[in-house]
Amino acid sequence: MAEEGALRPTRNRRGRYPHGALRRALLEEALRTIGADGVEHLTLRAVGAALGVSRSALYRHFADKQALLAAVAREGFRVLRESLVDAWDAHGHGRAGFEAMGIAYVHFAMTHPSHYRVMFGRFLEDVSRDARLAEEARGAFQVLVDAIVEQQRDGLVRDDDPLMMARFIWSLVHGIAMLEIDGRFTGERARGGEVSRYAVQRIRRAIEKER
Amino acid sequence: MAEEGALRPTRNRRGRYPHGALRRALLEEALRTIGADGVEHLTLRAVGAALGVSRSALYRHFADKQALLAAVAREGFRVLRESLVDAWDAHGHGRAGFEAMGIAYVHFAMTHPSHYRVMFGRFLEDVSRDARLAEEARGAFQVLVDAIVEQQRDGLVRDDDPLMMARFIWSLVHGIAMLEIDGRFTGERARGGEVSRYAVQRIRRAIEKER
DNA sequence: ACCTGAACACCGTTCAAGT
DNA sequence: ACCTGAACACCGTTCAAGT
Repeated sequence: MAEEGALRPTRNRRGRYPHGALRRALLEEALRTIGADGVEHLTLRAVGAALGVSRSALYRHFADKQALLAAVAREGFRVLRESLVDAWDAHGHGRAGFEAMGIAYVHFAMTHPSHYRVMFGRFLEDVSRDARLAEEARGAFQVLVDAIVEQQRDGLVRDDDPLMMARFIWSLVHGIAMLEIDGRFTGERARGGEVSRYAVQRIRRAIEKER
Repeated sequence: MAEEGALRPTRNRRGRYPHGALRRALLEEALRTIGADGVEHLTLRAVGAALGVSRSALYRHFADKQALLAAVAREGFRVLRESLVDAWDAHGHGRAGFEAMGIAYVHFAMTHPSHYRVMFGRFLEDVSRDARLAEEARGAFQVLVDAIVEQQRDGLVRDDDPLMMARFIWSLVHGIAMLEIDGRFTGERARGGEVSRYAVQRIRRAIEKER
């Protein structure tokens, strides 16, 4: 059920995890629990127990529960950014690339709901506490801004403030993603995938340069 | 700091709240705490203490903490629905009314962040547990669908599936609302109000009937 | 009918102690 | 260096008892 398949590291004969392996194992067990029970039910005790480790062993690798969640979110923003860049590049930039980015964003949320909820679900008290997390989040947003600027340069989209346009697009894909993974789209044709495909068509018209 | 100003009911001379008054007071104190400290820090003990009441007095009026939060959310959806209908009517329906609805949606979230977070923040384990809550949520969404159908009838917007179009618009305003109240829009011109005004302009073009 | 106060089964976090 | 186990200060919820 883990979102990323990974081998669980085994303990060595002294009953210890090799250097850094427990940290990785804690992260993956947290992700697994979040996926199964929700972030709100994540307990450090259960994470420790699942790995056969004391409940305070975690504090060797993370300052506290917030730091564990911040690590989950940071990893999420990194994977999201890579997904966006991949979609943009794989479709040769331009209009097709931009539309693929929109689809990829919602697809990331649907395939990594545990990551996505921690990234945006207000479980992190203070995002700015972890500088590297803030940097990863900024980086993912920048991919969107850069794609808009490039399209403006090529005359494909309107010459509005690229930051404003990026916030507009981000709001849309974020809204679809959140409503989808929270099961808010009901009915037969309610899948977030369909909504995002419809949205991409409409957005094309909303931002294209008028001639 | 309460979102809705209201007089706190006083206890009578037997040290009791009059019928129903404690329920109302609990709701308002919960809202106040959520606004000040966030939903994640809401504790029933603190709510009781603030009202000078035992921590288990609450269980006379709410089945549990979830039921208290569900009541907050239900009230939120009711006020949201009223705000949308008011905006739609006050601007004479049509395009102006629809745009006013979009602005009103984001404005509701910005002026009632505590309500909004409980409504959409995943603190309610199971929305369908409270039938009246599900009904209020459905009612608010229906206002949007009805407005789209009316505009289609008048030839103002495209003849796409109105449910799909409603989900598209809802995702956008929900995304703006969430990112805004979570402080995710940074920078000088970052206010959710500005993003929603920009969005309304772009959406007009996205959904208008092509001639 | 409404509220109290003690009790229960949980939390995250700390810290002296072990290897 | 890494982990344990007891302890601390919190939670939500239950329930017998009071008025």
